[in-house]
Amino acid sequence: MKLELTHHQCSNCVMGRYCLPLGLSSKESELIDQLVEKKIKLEKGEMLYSQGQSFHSIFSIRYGSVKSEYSLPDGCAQILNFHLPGEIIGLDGIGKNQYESDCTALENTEVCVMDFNRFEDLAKEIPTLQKHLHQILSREITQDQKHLLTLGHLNADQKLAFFLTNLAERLKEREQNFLELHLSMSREEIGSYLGIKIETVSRTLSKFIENKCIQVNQRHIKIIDLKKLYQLANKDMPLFMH
Amino acid sequence: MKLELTHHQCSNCVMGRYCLPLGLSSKESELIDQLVEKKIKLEKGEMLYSQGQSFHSIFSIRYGSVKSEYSLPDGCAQILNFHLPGEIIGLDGIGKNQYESDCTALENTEVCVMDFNRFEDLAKEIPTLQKHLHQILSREITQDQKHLLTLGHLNADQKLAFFLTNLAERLKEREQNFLELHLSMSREEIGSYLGIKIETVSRTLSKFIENKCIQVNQRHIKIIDLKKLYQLANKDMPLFMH
DNA sequence: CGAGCGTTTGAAATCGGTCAACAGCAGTGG
DNA sequence: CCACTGCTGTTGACCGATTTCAAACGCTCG
Repeated sequence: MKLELTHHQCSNCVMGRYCLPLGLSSKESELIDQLVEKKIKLEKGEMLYSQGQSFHSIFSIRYGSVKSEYSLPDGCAQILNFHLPGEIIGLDGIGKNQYESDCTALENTEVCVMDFNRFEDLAKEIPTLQKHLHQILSREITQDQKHLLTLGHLNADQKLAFFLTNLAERLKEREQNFLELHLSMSREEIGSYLGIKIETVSRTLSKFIENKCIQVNQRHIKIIDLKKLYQLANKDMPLFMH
Repeated sequence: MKLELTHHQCSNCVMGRYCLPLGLSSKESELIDQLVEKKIKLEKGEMLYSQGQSFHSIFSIRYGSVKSEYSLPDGCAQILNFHLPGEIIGLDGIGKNQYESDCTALENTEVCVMDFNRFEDLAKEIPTLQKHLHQILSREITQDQKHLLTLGHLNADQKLAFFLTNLAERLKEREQNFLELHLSMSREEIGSYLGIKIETVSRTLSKFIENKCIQVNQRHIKIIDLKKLYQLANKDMPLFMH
């Protein structure tokens, strides 16, 4: 874990448009530039924070990816989400002033560190930022709600289709090639996220290959038939994915 | 759905200590009393809001209980949560300015209606309220995260034990008898919440009765062996439950 | 009292889990 | 360059928990 003090400017950051609100005045932009006082570089497998640790900061991902995970005392663990660049993490720490999940890098990753008290203070001054924070928190809730339906009511095929289409959508939002997925997580981790076993992940992917939905080469997945994946997941394909 | 305009005072409300922050100055209390401009009475089965409806308000429950539910176009639906008096609902509407779930009364229920824009404005002025809002949002996230682990990694016994202990904890927080549960939801709804079928709910409850964990009389459940339920759910019993 | 709903119970079917063997690839060291 | 090891992922065969299907029970209410 490499710490780096910065005079980083969010107003000039390429990721800024994902993690911060648009339409700030130049004065507001200046204030926001004080938000990130340091950045952290993580190697694959390194933890950013863990359950029970006291909460001070939220983070935004600059590059790389992380998983967040919730565990019971007996070791049973559920992967809650995989996070991509631009996404804000650590929000579950606000409620009780301590993180309620573990967060681990899936590859070499860099995150911006934002002191949450300072964030709250700024939010009082900048209505756009306040609104933005509330939206981020609320969207985290709706994300989790969709995930709940996936775990509670879908079968293995539908779960995998949900996972793949969800990832594709998030890449599309980032204007990346959303039909070529380069997974940073293992089959084990996909399984934990979806509440199925690694063997089932593997078998289901093989089935998708047979059905000509995808091509798989290790952790590289090429989506051949996006429409069929959406049908499998019982989801309407969003307009922006056409 | 009966609407009622009110000059209701949160500062005098018995539920206030659950849905609002403590330690407000008298001036702040006055401001907060303007938050609730109306209340809504719902009969069993009536909807408070539904997926796609445009978002203006969040609600706090005065008495009764509701379920929130997320559905796919094909009708497949997951119950996300059951909400008790004092809890704030409608937060998933903030993210996209429209509710992302359906909310339905499980019994005769009354809710306070709070305009969210006004709430945000007040939050700018009253730091305690701002902090409180963030905590409510964050706790909703951690709630969902625990639910995710339940759906993804626990078996039917553990799921039911999670449900029962969770309910008991929330009654305890409200200083109610937490060993006598009077369920307002059907077996069907419990099953949807836990991602299992109604028959499995029934069978598992019967198993608990045999093991002398609980006594069941229709929708009344008496907890006999709380400790065993916690063991089943792999949870440590919180100190305040002893 | 009978209709209708919600719930319980039993038997059979099924999906995904478990166990086990093996394949593929990367890294190590002779 | 080729064993050797270790890790990840794939595939097969079998097993078991939960679902599905079916029947019966027991409230509630007109």
